Amino acid sequence: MTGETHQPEAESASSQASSDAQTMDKRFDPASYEAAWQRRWSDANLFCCPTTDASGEPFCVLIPPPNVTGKLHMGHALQSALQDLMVRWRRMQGYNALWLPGTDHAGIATQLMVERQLESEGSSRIELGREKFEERMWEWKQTYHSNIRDQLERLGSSCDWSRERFTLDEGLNLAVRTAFVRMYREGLIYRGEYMVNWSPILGTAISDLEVEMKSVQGKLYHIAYPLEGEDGSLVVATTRPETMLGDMAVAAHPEDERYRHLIGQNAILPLIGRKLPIIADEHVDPEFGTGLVKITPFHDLNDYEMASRHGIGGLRVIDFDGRMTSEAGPEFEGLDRFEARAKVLDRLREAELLKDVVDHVHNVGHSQRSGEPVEPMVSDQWFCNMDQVAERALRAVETDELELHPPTWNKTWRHWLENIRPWVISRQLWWGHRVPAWYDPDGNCHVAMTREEAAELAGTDELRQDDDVLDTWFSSGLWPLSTLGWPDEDAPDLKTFYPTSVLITGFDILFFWVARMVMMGLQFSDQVPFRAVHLTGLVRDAKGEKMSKTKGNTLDPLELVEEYGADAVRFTLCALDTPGRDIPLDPQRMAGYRAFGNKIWNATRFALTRLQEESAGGADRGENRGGDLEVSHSSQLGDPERWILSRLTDTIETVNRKFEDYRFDEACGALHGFFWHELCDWYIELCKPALSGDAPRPDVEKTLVYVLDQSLRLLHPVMPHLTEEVWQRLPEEARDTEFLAVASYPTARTDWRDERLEAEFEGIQQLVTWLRAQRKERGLGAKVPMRLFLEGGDDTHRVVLDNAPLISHLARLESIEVGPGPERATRDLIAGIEVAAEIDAPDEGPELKERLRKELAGVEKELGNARGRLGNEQFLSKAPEHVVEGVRARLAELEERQAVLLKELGDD
RNA sequence: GGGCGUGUAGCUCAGCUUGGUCAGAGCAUCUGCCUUACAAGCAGAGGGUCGGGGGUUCGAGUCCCUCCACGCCCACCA
Repeated sequence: MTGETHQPEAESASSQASSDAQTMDKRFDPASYEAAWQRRWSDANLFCCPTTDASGEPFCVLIPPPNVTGKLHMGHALQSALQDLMVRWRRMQGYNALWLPGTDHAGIATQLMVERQLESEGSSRIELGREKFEERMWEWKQTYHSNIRDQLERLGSSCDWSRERFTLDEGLNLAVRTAFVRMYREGLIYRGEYMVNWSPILGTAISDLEVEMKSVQGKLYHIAYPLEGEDGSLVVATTRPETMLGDMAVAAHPEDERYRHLIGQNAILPLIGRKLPIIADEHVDPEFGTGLVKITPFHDLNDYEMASRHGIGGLRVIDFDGRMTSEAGPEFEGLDRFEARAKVLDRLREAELLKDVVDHVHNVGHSQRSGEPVEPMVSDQWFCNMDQVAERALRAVETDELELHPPTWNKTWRHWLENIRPWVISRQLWWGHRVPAWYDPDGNCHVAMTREEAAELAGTDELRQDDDVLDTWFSSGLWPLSTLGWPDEDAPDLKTFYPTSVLITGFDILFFWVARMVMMGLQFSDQVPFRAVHLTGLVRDAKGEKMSKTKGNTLDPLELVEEYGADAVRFTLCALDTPGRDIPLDPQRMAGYRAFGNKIWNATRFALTRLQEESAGGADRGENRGGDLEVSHSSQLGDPERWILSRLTDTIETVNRKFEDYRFDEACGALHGFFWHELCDWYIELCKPALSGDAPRPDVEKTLVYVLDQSLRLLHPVMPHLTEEVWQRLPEEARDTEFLAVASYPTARTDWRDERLEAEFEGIQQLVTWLRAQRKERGLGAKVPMRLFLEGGDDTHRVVLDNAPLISHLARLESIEVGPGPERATRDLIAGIEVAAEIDAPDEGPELKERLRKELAGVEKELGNARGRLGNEQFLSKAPEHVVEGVRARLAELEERQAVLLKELGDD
């Protein structure tokens, strides 16, 4: 708890302001309070959402469940930071905001990890048997799921852990079975023998999405197939000679004159001697190779389709382990597919049938998970047809029922859904949801919710359940439904939170997961599962390189948390999240945001110290602080106060708008810029005289506390720990809730915005900067005396004169006077005010002259430009009035500036 | 073979949807400061013909065309 490091006073949020301030350590140390707040929030149950008697509109984010394969990576950290930002922001706005956490069993990936573990123990899954193996899997899951929870908590994630789910838990299983059975009964899920991608290493079928095409330098082999009953032969071209052992035909294009006369005849398969019909098919490209294709129906998708069209069957010559079968002939049986290739080529050479070998670059599908070339195989699998619902998913995006952010993904979405093919959902693994299908002794298949139900259907108890499990993405696809209580249509969570508000995830699983959730959602609820998807980029290293374990450039979120604090990690990730762009993560940048935390810490410390001094002076004005500032906002406040409140208003407006637009980067930029460069650099500096003077200035105090309070609220969704820690120390009157985490989020009071005052202040800032530069450019210290003269007409002086003491303070002036300054003073035109500064100094250095000359050149160039435009009839007649006016004003300004510069330079 | 994206200060990137105070931020660099909130700081400064070319327009990082260079996704020429 906070108390552990900051003593009991801080423990109680309602302790006296003065003692709070005293406990504020000079050192900014996130590690001293982050874990404590995570515990306090959790103990206070702040993030558990009521379903019934909830006040506030529902807002719901479901976590993309991390795989229970290991620890979280930077991508998870990024997504968690963004999700937490959204949820905390909405929660503070009064929404009944739910962030539902969970993990994914990640079938193949996790099974591989555990198998590897077994291997290191000298065991194997086969040795253990299915039941024991599953026990091991669950142990593994237990460990890793709690690791993940710890990690999410250390990032400050405000999840409702009472609702935590796992893709293999009972509720999910019920959902999976329900979905499967319903889709089976609608004919959308079916079993059959079709060509699938097979991974020999994994020993399972995999879906199209799990296949990665790689460009491979291979060879194109030209092989002669003798013709039956006559001399001569046909030459076919292939990249996979070993598959010829399973050839059933040879095909040519029907229009190809070279081979037309041979259609209907037979060729003889070398090495085997099988008769192969010569067929004609449009699919064959006469331009490629020899214009003849050997047809291996069971080991190539194209061949399979062509063979089907011609009623030709197939032979399995490669087995599920990647070795040749007995069908390949005794000479090849048992050989690995690549060994077989070499041997086939040897034999062909011996028979002088290998006519040519040419280099050939082609694309080969590889198993994404295990890396080896995929083997196209005809196999008995379960499939899911999503054609119809894909169309609805497509429409959902087109009608904006579902928004993709950034919308550049719309086209990709369309393309994928328009070309969707049946999805192989069965996997020959042990870790996953078992297919709810049972076989009776006659081999009949019965799909049912339970074994009992299947027995009823089958009329016998002698049933064997299907050995296969379902693709992980089948259960993750049901995540939005199942986590909220489906298939119970009346589940309170489902009624309250479905459809959820927004999904934040990486673009890399747009099809794997997002599209499938949308389709499943539409299939079973007639609604999209979320209103919007914010797709993040990939987290890369500082140089923009992809992070990978082999490259050794990965960053561990928790190590970063230790070094920079969770808030700095979060801020960095949010600030870099530009839509449609990858995220180059530079630790230097993170150090910059830790410094920002330090800034916030110290700004608060400053304010509290001053208040404390005031109180110590005997004034008991506690109840004036913080409270109802709006009442006295208008004219009683000084310019600096109204200025910072105007800037605050603008910032509040911007941040809320940017959050709504998923522009977290710009929201963070606005927060950073406001707090550091407006509040700290200017307002706090402007406050100092008022806060240290003899005369009490409750309006200044109040404003400072108010702006701090509002800033901390604004920042809380991004930097929850720091803001909570610091906010708890504000005077009690400024706090209306026990925790900042559930305090109200600022809303902009547009009537506080004063753009005219802001413009005037910009003038003051320019003037102060100019004055500082005068000393600097002469190489003088800040203590060298300097006097300012305002030389132009008096109207322009108002804001300067009104704030003369402050300007003097900031620029360290001895005096500000109206009227002409001494001859030797240096002159300029700042924000339309003619000013002269007199400094006790030797002549200005040559660099100054140089700079002035350079500036003059720039001014004259721009002058020419402006005059040119104003002399252009077309411009005058076609450009809108305000633009022309703008140029005129600019011209006048430039002319004055030119005069000033010439005068300054003319002294030589 | 299609589709998408990127190219703006030394570095990493905003800005481009709705053309005219957008040429910006952070970091880095240079100079001077321990000015009692913060040296994880303060103050000041330098630095870019917005990838090349063409077009539309009174006016273009901003719209159109084209070229070049990277990156990604999808795709059953064996």
